[in-house]
Amino acid sequence: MAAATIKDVAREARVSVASVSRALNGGRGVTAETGQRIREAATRLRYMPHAAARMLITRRTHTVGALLPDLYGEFFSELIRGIDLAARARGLHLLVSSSHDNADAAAVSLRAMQGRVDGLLLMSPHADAAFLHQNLPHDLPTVLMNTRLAGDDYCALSVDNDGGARLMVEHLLAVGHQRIVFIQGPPGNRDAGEREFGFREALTSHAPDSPVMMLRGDFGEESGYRAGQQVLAMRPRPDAVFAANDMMAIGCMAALREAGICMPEEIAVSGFDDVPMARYVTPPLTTIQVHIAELGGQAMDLLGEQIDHPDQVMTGIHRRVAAKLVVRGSTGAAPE
Amino acid sequence: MAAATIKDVAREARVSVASVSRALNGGRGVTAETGQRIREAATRLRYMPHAAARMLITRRTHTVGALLPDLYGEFFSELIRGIDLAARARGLHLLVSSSHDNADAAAVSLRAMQGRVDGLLLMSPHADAAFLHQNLPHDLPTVLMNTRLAGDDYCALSVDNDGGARLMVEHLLAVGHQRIVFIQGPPGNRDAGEREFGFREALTSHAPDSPVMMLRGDFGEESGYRAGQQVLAMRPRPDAVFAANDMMAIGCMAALREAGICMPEEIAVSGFDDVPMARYVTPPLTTIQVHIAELGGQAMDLLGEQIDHPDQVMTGIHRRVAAKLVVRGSTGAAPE
DNA sequence: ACTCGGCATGAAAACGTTTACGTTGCCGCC
DNA sequence: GGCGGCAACGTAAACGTTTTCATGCCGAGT
Repeated sequence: MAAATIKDVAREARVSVASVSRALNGGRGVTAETGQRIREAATRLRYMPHAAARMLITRRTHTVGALLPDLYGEFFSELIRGIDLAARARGLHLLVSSSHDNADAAAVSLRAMQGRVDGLLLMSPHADAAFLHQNLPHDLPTVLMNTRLAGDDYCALSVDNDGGARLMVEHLLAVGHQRIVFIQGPPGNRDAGEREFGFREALTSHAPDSPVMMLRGDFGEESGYRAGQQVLAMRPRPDAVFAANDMMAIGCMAALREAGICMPEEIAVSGFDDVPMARYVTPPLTTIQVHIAELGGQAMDLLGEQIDHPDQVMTGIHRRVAAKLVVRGSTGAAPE
Repeated sequence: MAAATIKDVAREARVSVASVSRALNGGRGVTAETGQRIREAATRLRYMPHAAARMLITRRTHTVGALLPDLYGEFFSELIRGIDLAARARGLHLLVSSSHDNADAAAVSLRAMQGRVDGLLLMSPHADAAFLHQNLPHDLPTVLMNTRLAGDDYCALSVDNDGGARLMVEHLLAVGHQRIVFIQGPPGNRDAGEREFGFREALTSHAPDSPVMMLRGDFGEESGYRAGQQVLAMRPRPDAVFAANDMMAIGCMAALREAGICMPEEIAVSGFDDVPMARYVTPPLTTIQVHIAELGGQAMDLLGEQIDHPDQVMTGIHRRVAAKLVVRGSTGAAPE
C-alpha cells in the first residue's frame, strides 16, 4: 500500500482536505473536537505530508543548498558542521553538493537547485560573475564564501587571512625574530595569496629593514619538508619560519629536526589553520586559528536573513571572520 | 521578474508545454528543428525546471537523505565524503541531517524526509524497531549504518570492529607480547563494545593463559592519559596496551612518556581508527584502519540498488566493511 | 484510392498540497 | 423575526511539471 495522503486522512476523519490541512498546520479555523479527530486519523494512517507537494504550492522548501568544491579534510568538515548547526537553529534542511571538477558540473548542480532550496551557500573556484549570472537561479538568496569575487552583486563572507598573517608577523617580531622566511601556498590559491600578502604588508610596515624571504610550497606536508631543507641552506640563516599552513609547518619541522636544529631556540616555526594535530607535534605549533565552523555559521545566518526578508536589499555585504593567534611552544614564547 | 516556467518557454517557442518537456528531457517525439527552437528559447529565458514540481509528478527526487547523529570530527567527515562520492556517481543529491539529541527530534527529521528523498541512510542511536516503524516513511528504501538493530527488516552495514580487534590481538601476540591491557570505550557505545568483544575473544582463543585486563575509558584523550597512569601502577606491568580508539592511545602514550617509559621497548601501545594524527605521534601508532569513506560508499551503493530495483527484496542484507591492521613503530614491529 | 501505421504535436489529467473564496449555520442584537 | 456577523467547513483553483490520450498529417502498402 502506498503512503497515506491528505485525502486519505480527510476520508478517515470525514472532513475535507482543507480542514485536514488547517488542523495539522495552523490549528485555526477548526473546532477543537474536529481537530482532535483529524489528528487521530493522521497518526492512525501514519500520515506524513509530501514535502514536494508542499514545496510546490508554498514556494518554500525549508532547505538550503551548500555547493562546495570538495568534502575532504577537516576544513570542510568544520565548515559543514557550522552550516548545519546554524541551519538547524533556523529549522532548515541542508542539501550538500560537492566535487565540481569542472565548471560544467558545477553549472548542472547549480541549476538542479532551482525549486529545491530557499537559498544557496556557494564556495566554488568556478564562480565568476558570468558563470553565476548564467546558472544561478536568479532571485535566489545566495551567500558566497571565500570567493575572489568581491563584487557588489552578492553577499560574501571570507576568512581574514591578511589579518591573521599580520598577527603572526607581529608576534614573531615581538618575541625577537628578525629574519622571517615565508613558505608559500599553491600559486593561484586565494587563501595562500592573502596570507602572503598579509605577511609582506606586516613586514614592510613593522620591520621595513627585514629582508622579505620566500620559499615555494603547495600546502602539502612534503613541500614543507623540502622548504625546511632549503631553510637549512640559507645564509645567513633565518631565525623564524612562517608557513602558509600548518601541514607545511609540520613538514618543515621534520626537516629541521632531522638536521639537529633545536626549535624554537635556533629557529622558530609557525603555521596557519590550527589543525588538531598542531598541538601534538613537538614542540607544539604556534599558529593562527580560524574558526571555520563560525565561517559556515555566519554565512548561514546571513543567508537566513536574506531568506526571511527577501525584499531587504543585502547584496554587497562582505564580512570577514576573524583569525586568532594561538601561541604555543614552537615560537619560543610559551615553552609550556 | 519571477523565474521562467515551462509555460514561458512554450510560449516563447510557440509550442505546447508538452513539447517543451519532451524536447528538454527525452528529446524523442519532437522534430530536430522544433527541438532546437525549444532549447534556444529555454536558454534565452534561462529556464531551469522546478525541482519540486518534477518530484511531485515523477515520484522521484534524485535525492537521498543521510540522518547522522552528529557531523563533528573526522569520522563523519569521511563518512559523508564516501556517501557523497557514491551518490554523485549515481546522479543523486545528498540531504544531510544531524544532531538529533533526542528521539523526538530524530522523528521530526525522519518524517520531514517524506517526499523529499528517494532513500535513506540512517545512523541513529534512537533507531529501534518501534521507532522506525512509527516514523520511517514505509516503502522508502533504507540502509542502516552501524546500528545495533540487526533485524531482518532492513538493510544494514557496519564496521567489522570484532575482526579489527582480533587482528590487533594477533599482531601483539605475534610480536611477543603476552600481558595485554585493553582500554575500554564509553559504556553503551556499540563500536566500543564490539572492539572489546573482539579483544576478549581473540585473547581467549589464541592465548588462553594470558590474563584479561581492562581499564575504563571514554574515547577521550584525557581518559587515555588516566588509563596510562593506571598502567604504570599495575604489577606485574603489562607489556602492551590496546586502546579502543586512537585518541585514548595517544593520551596513554603521553602518560607513559612522562614516566620515562620507552615505547615500544618497555610497553607497546596500539589504537583503533587510524586517525590522521596516528602517524605523527612518536613513536608512530600501530592501529586498525577502518575505511570510513568505504562504509559510506557501500551503504550508498546498497541504497542505490534498492532505489533502482524497488521490487527486488533486499531486506535482511547485512554487510560489514573490513578493518585493516596498520603496523607502525609503537608496537615495535616496524621501528622505521 | 483507401487504409493503416507511425510520428509530431496539443489538450488535459494527474501528482498532493495550501489557500482564497463561498456556503452554511449559529448567535446576538435591533 | 429579520439581519448582520462570525466561525467552521467545503469547493475549487493554483503551483509546474510529466504523461496519457487524442488528433492530424504524411508515406507506404494493398
